[in-house]
Amino acid sequence: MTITIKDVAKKANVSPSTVSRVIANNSRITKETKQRVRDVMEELGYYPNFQARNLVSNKTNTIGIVMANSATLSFQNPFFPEVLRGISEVAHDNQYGLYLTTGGTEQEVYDEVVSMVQGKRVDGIILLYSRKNDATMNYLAQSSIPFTIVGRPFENPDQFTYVDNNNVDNAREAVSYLINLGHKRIAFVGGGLDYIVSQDRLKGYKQALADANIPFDERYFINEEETASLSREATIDLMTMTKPPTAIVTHDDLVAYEMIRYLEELKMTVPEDVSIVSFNNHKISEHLRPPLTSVDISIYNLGYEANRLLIDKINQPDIEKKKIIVPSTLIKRGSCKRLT
Amino acid sequence: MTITIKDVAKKANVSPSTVSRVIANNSRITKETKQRVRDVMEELGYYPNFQARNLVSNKTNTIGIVMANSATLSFQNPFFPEVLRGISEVAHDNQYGLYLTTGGTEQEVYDEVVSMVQGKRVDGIILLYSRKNDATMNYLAQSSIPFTIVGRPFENPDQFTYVDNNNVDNAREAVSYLINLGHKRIAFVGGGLDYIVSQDRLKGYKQALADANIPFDERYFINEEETASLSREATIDLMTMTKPPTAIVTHDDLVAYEMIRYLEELKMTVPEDVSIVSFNNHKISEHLRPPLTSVDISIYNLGYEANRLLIDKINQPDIEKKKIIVPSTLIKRGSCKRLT
DNA sequence: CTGAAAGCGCTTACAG
DNA sequence: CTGAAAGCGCTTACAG
Repeated sequence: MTITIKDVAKKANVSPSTVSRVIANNSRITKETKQRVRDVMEELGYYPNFQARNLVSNKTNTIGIVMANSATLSFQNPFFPEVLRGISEVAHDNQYGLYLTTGGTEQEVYDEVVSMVQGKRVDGIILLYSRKNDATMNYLAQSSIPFTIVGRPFENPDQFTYVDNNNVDNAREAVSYLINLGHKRIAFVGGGLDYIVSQDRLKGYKQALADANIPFDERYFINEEETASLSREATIDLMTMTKPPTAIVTHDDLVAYEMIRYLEELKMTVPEDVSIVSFNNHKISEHLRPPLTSVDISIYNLGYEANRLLIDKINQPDIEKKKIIVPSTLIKRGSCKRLT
Repeated sequence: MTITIKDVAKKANVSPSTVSRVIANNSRITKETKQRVRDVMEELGYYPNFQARNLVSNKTNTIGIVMANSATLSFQNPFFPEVLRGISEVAHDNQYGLYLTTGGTEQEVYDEVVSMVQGKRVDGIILLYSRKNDATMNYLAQSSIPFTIVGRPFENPDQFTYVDNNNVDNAREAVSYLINLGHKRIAFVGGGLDYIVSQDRLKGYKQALADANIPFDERYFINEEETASLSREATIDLMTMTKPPTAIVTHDDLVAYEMIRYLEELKMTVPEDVSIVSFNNHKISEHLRPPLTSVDISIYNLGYEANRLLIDKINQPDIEKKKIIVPSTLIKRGSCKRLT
């Protein structure tokens, strides 16, 4: 019932090998034969069976995409669709398909990755996060499958291929911007410190403070998890200190807006009472009130470059390790005020 | 180098058939043999090759997800990650993987779908949209692959398995709500009319008007495409009419906020000058200003149920066609005002 | 309870 | 330029 290469071969009076070569557009087949075989393929409605082809060629034309913990948080993280958009673009241009992990816990994701690698479901993997002591990443590192990381690896960065922003500089610039506006008490709301991106930004934050001879005060530092949701309590605790911050740096625009809401409960307005700088520059942030000052980290490009690097690596297994730093821009809008 | 079933068989002193049966946990194999084989599998680090297994069993344990036109718009549509989250949950519970289309145009998506179906890359498909005269849907309908649709099909709904909201009622309720607040000139900003969801909502809009004996005025109807972005011009044209609307219904929260911004340029405030009701109830909408009155259509559940139906269909090919209507709720917040 | 054999639908050296 | 044969790593009737 399914049309196979044999059916085509018989009808076109050639051998299955020849049909296979026509599919591969092998140059040793005459134009005439090719045409005849193609006509028959069309006529019978032949489509190659990928499973069979994959099995013998040991190739799948599929990229595996690994999220930190998919089912629960990653899908809610606005980073995800945009990075996927970049990945998808390159995948499509290169005739690759996309395969997603669905695991909800770290262990589940790990098991899925091992099984998709060993089970030959994918030709390469994009790890959408970088975290310290991550079992999945360690597994990939010691396997022979091509993979790229979105984010700087925790250790030995030159032994990995990855894309990243310069997160240290980004945070430093954002904080310096606030300092130049006259702010000295600047709170920092970062993602979980397991993630390298959070560590880097914290470092940049500290650098900017040091540059201006402002001592680091731990009480101004809030460490949020990956969810795009901030605890109301944390905000209130922060702002009801004896010396509350006059400015805040957050790790995502949506978190920033949520915070702005909590500030409102405390009768504080942005930017009049508190200034805010954020990261990710969501499409909608320019339209909202206040329009957010935000660091655009080119999420789309992170995905795009990650997949380009990956496909290069799949095509040329011996290519050297490489990193790409995607540029970021601090977009200044109306959520920051100069202190007088 | 790759460990196959044969290597395990040899080392465990059994035949490959037996190893295969152990993997399938066939009840005819003794406990002792199973244990011995499993020990060897563990020892050698054996993993089943999915391509080989899929080829013979004609099963992939993979669900194909088809977006309207992936690369460009769908990823920017906030609907996407949330519906994917629901799909992913069920996929994971049932040990299915997720395979995404990446095509940018209708034709590309169509070709991808045909190739993934004929090429046996997936066991079933979820169509994330319903559109009239859609070639992809027509192809699926005449193929024998199980598929479900998120959205009511254009024709012969009882010949399809799908999930949907009651979009007619949703729009009717939203509009009636505004009418009850005293609004008579109510604009309707819907998605492209190719999409059934847009048609249904337009119908509900008209019903609500008719219920209140308000004539339908075409000039209050704006037809936007799938992008989560509204043209500034359309808004301005609408609001500079001699008799501009006093209330607006939009098809997505982000579009609503963008509109609110354009209204501001015209010195109009929500809800003081214009009331707005929207759809989708984004997580952030309750935190923004104004907090949006929005119809929560349970996007997660749409994805969840779509995949449940699909997997049922895969497991029982002869199961009857089915539809599931996911309930919606109008969440009343601060973006609407009673007219006095 | 287990094994030998055939076969899933392809690709690719090896011959000619 | 094309074909016959072997093989990719599995599963599953068929025997025993």
